Amino acid sequence: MRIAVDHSPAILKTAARYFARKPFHEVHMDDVADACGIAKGTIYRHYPNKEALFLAITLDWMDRLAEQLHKAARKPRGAVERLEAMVASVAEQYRKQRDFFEVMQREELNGGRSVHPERMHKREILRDAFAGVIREGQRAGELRRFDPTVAADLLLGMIRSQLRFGDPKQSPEALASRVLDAYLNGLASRRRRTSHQGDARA
Amino acid sequence: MRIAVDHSPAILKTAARYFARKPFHEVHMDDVADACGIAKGTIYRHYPNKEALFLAITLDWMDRLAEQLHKAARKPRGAVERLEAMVASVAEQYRKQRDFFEVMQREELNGGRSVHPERMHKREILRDAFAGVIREGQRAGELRRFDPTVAADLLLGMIRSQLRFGDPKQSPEALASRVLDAYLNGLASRRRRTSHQGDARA
Amino acid sequence: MRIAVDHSPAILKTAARYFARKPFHEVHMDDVADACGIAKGTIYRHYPNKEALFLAITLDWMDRLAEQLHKAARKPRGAVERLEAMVASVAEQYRKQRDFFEVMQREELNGGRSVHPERMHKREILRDAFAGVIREGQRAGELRRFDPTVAADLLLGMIRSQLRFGDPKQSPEALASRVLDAYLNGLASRRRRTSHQGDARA
Amino acid sequence: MRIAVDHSPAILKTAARYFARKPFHEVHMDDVADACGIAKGTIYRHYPNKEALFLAITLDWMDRLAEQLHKAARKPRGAVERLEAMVASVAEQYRKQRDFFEVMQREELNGGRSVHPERMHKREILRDAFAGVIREGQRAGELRRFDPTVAADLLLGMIRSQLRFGDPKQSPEALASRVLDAYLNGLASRRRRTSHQGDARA
DNA sequence: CATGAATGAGGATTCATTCAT
DNA sequence: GATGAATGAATCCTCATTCAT
Repeated sequence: MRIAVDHSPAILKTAARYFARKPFHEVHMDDVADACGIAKGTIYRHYPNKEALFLAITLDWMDRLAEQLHKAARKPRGAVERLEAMVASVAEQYRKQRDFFEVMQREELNGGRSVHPERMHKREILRDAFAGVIREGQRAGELRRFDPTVAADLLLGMIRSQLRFGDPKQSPEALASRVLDAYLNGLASRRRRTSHQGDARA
Repeated sequence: MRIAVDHSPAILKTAARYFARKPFHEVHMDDVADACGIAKGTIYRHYPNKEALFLAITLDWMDRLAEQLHKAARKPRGAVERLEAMVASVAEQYRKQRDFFEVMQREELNGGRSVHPERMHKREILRDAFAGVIREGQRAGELRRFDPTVAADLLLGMIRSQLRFGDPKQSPEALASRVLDAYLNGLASRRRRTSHQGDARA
Repeated sequence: MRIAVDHSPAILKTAARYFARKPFHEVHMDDVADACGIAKGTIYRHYPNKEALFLAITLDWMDRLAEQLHKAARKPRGAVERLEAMVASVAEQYRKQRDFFEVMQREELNGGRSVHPERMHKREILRDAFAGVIREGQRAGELRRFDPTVAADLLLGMIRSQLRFGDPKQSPEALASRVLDAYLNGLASRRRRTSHQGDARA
Repeated sequence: MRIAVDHSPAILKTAARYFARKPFHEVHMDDVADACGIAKGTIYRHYPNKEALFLAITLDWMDRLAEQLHKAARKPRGAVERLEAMVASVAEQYRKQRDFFEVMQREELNGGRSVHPERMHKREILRDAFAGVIREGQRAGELRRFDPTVAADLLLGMIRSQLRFGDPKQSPEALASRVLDAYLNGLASRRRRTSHQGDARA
């Protein structure tokens, strides 16, 4: 019996590199195997098929992101500081694991068909991490009343837009600062707050 | 004599339905042709290949969205009102042309590789439509100073997050109202505006 | 549109030649396609997969045999003559379509698992063709009382054993004559008929 | 010190169960190994490859059958009694070792290509066991003149047909009785013996 | 001797695209 | 222009076999 080397992480990383650069159907298992320096069959010992491999990249990334996020959410005191740390954490994770992020973004596999339940679940965990902090901020009076889940989704949407379309050279901290500025203070000028403010439901 | 019918719109619509529901590589030209009631070869008379068909769906939607958007941007007076009309317009377009929107979201084909130039260009047009109004709002003093392009991206990110993850039953107007509330007023409580405000660059 | 040539018979014939000479898993669709002078994909337009192709060979042969059999059963007057014609017919069909017979014999695909229903049904048709004539022979007093279905199975068993293990050079008629001699007259010597005779149930 | 266990019989038995239920190419060495509770490599220590394993099942069964057969052929006095004992023996063996029988029936591996020599030889041994008794019966006047080899083949054909298609609930003795009734006495009515009788050659 | 992780040749099947009618 | 039968390159996945431990 040969020594069991856990190839999973290497496979995941290599596959992420490929899936991040090409559409699903243009990524070949052969290529991934070659790039990993293992035989094709070995991939199949870890992931039953190409789709599962693709999915695993996503889920793996989400797991790691969730971990980072919880870590970031623990340190600072105020909700605002914690949100800022979390956003920076996401941005940093993105920089470090860009391939994984790209793959996760793609959502190629759940084209419209009701999203993969595990992915869905993990996304909810991420969102809830933000929503939890937002809720605390509201209790502490730092944040105004607004549905925390919606608020979390909005923040994630902002983050995503900056990761994808924002200046790729800005630091995670700068990105976090900029996003939170807009998120917290809004873009209306101070003297002209819209009448919307009252609409929000906690 | 057979009357020449322009199948293009029908093909686009049918194909959108398929691409919206399945990943690119699971959509078969046969299916689309059958669903269109035409022969496979006829599709190839309109689109040189599957990828072009996919892309055409995207571009078509973006064109129509841009048109809607400009219409929406024209009517109201103030920048805020115009933004609200534009967001509602996007949401409505999304409801009415959900398949197209789903396809456009996917970005399956430009997995990382330098995004298709025309798509890129059209997305910029959309963003610039928002950025233009934002810039005007800033000039008029309705909106505070903040890079308009970034601001537009952030707004698009918020819209996207609500379209994908928000309450699917809320009306376009409700969605617009809620998004703009957060976008304009921010989520910090009034008494506790963060120090970020000063960071923004116009 | 190209002219539709029905490739089915050619595919069946070629495939039979291959399946008759090699075990299922050693027959390659490529080989069959090449030998047919058509592309691999064309086979799949006619048969959804290799197993279906294999099965089709069997069913096709059984159909043709049943047809021959009914023809043979029609001409002669007496049951014995008809049986003889039928056996000769089977033997002749075997000679002419040996490949098909070999494939049918193999039963490779229904290894133990409850036999394919259509095959089962067709085999019953063949058996019943014999059983019907046997029953008539019993009514006419030519044949003694014995369960006709069992009697038919026994006759088919004899035929099979001769086709597989008998002298390959003997004519269909000789084979039929020899088999029927044993089948009708039995192998006991005349003076020593066993006590079994009484056991048979019509 | 590990006690060396001879896995051969267990492997053979387990493999037989699999090969009896699925076609050759659907039986996986993994399955057999797992079901045996041993590692795949261990099977290869006993049988050089899958084909050899398959063949071994066949040969093993034939050996055991031949042994039974010779035992059965020894006890009774008359040829007819001995034949009956032998047929019952085959039927019993079939009931007890159905898996092996099924495998042996299949002949999957010698699809047309000149049959495996050892198998061929063993089948001849079986046939000759019957042929020998038949020859004695002819000498003793119990059986009429008829090529003993052909006669043996015919009897085996009848047995096979009953094992495969006959009533699965009838006892080995009942099967033997029924088959031999037909085999010895023939199915023609007594008054109407066909002219075939004269055709047979010893 | 046993093990079972790793291998990778091998083959079934798919499906975008073509083109003769 | 429209058709859809035919194509065959392209790829996923399998699984018998090996061999380091």
